[in-house]
Amino acid sequence: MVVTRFAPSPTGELHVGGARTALFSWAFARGHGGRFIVRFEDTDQARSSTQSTRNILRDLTWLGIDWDEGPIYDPTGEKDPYDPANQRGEHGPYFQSQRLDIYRQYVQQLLDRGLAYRDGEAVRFRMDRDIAFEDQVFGPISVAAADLEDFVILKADGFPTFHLAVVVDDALMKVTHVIRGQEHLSNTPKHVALQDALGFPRPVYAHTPSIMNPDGSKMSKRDKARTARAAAKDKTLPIDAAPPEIREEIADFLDKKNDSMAVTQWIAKVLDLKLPEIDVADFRESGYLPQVLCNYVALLGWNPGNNIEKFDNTFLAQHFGLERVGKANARFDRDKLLAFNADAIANLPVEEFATLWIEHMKRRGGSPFLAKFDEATLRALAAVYQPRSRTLNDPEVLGAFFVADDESLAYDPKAVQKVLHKNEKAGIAVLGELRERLAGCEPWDGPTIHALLESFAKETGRGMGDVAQPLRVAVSGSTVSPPIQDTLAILGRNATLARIERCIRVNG
RNA sequence: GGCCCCGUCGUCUAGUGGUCUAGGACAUCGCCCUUUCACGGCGGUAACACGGGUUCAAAUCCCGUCGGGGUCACCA
Repeated sequence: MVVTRFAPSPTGELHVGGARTALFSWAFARGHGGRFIVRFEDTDQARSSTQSTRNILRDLTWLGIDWDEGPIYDPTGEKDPYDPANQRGEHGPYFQSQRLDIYRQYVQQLLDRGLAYRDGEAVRFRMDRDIAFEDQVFGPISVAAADLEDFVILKADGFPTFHLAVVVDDALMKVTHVIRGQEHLSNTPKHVALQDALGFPRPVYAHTPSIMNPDGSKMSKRDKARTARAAAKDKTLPIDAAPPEIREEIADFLDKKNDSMAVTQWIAKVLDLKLPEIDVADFRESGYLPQVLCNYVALLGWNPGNNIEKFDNTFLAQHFGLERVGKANARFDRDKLLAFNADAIANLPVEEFATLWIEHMKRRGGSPFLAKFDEATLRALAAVYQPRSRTLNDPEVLGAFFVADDESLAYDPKAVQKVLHKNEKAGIAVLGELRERLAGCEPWDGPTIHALLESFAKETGRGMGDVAQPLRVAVSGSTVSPPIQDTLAILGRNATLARIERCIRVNG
């Protein structure tokens, strides 16, 4: 029976790299009819937090990754994941901080057999042999004893180090395949040595290459701080207006002395800065679909062959194999992710896209769209913006003019010049002629408006462009909008007429 | 720096000695469609890091160089 696990340390948000590791581990277990475990390596007392634990569980769930053993995710946030009652599985508890007694037994055993020794309050394991093992991705790996040092397995605070805990837990939880990031490749000899000393079977190891930024640097949470710092460089920040609790950190932050997330977010907010997406939560906020993130991230270092690129988690589970995992690091290409997201959005049933969009706005804490339009209008907007959206944030951005105030809409000077003023203000003339007709248009819906516009164009010897463009500028302020009849239908008769009046008044 | 690992279009990759005049996707460029935008359709540009071998034959095997990454913590 195949058993895999994802074992994050709860010290922050779930990173895309971690998401990929989790996804591969999950897919491998599911594809082999095995079990998948989520376990938390919280042996770093200072940095671990319950909030981080909850967020990681939330993000795994959002991605569509489910687990057979581990803490149960509670969306309400009321249940304490550390409570054994809120954990599922026969090999728990699933927090290393709750397994201290177990680790101590093994440390004692190693001590008794002379394979480890005390070093102050800590305990070190003796590394005195050459180590060789087979990695499913990288092939045979061997390290000479001379290149290995005795390492700490029990810290002075009584907690085991990651090395000891990971080996003991994987053995006790009957893990057969360890799929993890490449950064652990050079730790593996230590783990193998420990397994041999303790008489544990060696799991199959598979290390995945890293995910890098487009410039080749490592993709890390620090990139957000770096971006904020760079943007703040030659700007004056309203430090006095910053929340009191972060005010003192700001100077140090700008001085590269800390990478405070709170300061980073504050700078992004006051500078209206877009931070790079690094964590799974960032991608959710930016309006990416979970299945697309999974799809894209799986493609970084793995592919099913045969030129298939678009697939869901079910397909991944059926086809994923360690043989096809690449060895080279991959750069994260947001353009391709965006293209995949746009494609997935375009292929969604309209109602589903509408629902996703509305929920997305609600989750992000509201939107002028939610305040201004009723459900039916929101759904009409969704239908119109679905083919134009690459993310769930796009409708609000592209359709910002819909929620503008009728009396303060801004006009793009170039659009006014080109569409309204050219040819002795032909565009303004069109608006004037159309005003009456539109006022009498009945009913006020897309097809009727379209028919009206078409016959108007024909009667007056104009092309559709001659009539649609002036209207577009009048109601949106620019030359870009969804098809004009849809735009007007959604906007409503009153707003349409008001905007036409004002446009003639202001630009005529 | 020591040790380990990696190196095909700008990016992700297919490719496991001959089927490679190197395929796909994203990006990019051009054309078409068109009431704008987006979509869509068609077409183009673009890669085997470099240098030596091995072989009848190398992107595919070997060596070296260069470039990149990881790791050297009582963090994971």
